[in-house]
Amino acid sequence: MSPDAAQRSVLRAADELFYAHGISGVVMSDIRDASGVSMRRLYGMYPSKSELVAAWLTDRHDTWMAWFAASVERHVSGGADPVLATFDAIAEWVTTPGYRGCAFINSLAETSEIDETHSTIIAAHKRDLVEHLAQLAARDHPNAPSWFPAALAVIIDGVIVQCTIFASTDPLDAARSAVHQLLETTST
Amino acid sequence: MSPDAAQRSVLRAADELFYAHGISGVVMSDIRDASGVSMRRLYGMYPSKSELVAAWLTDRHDTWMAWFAASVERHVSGGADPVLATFDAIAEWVTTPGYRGCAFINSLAETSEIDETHSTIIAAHKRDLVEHLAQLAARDHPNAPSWFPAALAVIIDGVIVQCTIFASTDPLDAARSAVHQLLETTST
DNA sequence: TTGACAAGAGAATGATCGTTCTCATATCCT
DNA sequence: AGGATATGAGAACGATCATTCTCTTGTCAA
Repeated sequence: MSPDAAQRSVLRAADELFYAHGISGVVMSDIRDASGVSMRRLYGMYPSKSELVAAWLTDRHDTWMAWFAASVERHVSGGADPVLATFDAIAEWVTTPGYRGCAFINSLAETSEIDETHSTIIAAHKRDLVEHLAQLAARDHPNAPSWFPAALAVIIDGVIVQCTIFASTDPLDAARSAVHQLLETTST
Repeated sequence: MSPDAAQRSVLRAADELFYAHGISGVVMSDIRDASGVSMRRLYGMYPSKSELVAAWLTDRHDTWMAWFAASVERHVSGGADPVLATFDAIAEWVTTPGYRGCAFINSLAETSEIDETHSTIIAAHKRDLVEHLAQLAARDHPNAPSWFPAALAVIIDGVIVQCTIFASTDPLDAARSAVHQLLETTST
């Protein structure tokens, strides 16, 4: 297996396993078994589980943001408002089989597995999301209040969490109504 | 030590340790050391760590809801709107030293430590919170839309999560502005 | 006092885990 | 070809953990 293929295989295995079972629910030999990369090579690539977790979070940030941006654009090009399209994207996600909430929020909750490096990646992910939401809002709602993107980010994280807890999209629908109302009463 | 005192001591230790370090970050002998209750008695009270976790979650639900209701009432009696007072209560909480987000959201993220019994307690906690928010909203905003309490619960959970991630109350302030705006444009 | 049982201290047990090591097998440079 | 190096398979190591067991010390009813 080429170094690149091994790298990819490990990150794919890490994503599937860490997301599904949590960090402390996955042992290094699970990663070996799922990726087909031997212990020796695994530890050659990442000198510790903690560094593998950091690489996973970084990779997941890129992947998730790209998916989210693309999904939103798809709904926008179908005629949706850019802000409300974020709810269409999240709706797709939370109804995906195997959905288990936000990997970053979940990881941060596993205190004993997380160090400052990880928290930094997690905070950067959420900062990038707020940034992206601000750009979406600016497109069609230039007069929205300055607090709007941060509030939208709060609402989206709340939706992600509550759809997990209740195993339902009801929280998403309520949140969408609220944001619809905010848009109607604040912007252009 | 009386049975009652032992019970209380164990639950207090469980709350401090599980909340601060997560479930898998606490070992049974930590509970023994913090509570002063011997292994033997501990396992006499709770036949497994999992059942101790369930007892902790149940106890925390009671404690937290009582604290939240009291804090909201205190702000209401100081003249605040019952709905906006929920943000004052949450603001108190997130600025408490040792704040680490919502114990229920955090626990659910520790997949490998959680079984269906625990998830049921967690979902019931959030359901009770929505219920309580609905009663608060009904008091001063009888004409609020039916989605309002669920949306408020989503926003509050988003605030709880993001204030943890960003170690800041900025998300709370943005969310408060959003809810203020919603109240102004939907109710009486 | 005595005997029966509750409780404490903490060692033992068996499992799991992160990490490293051994030995055998390619692979590559010359 | 031949020797250095990389890699795989998987056992070994040392730590940690949930849970149980032993041995000892109250404690209380008669």
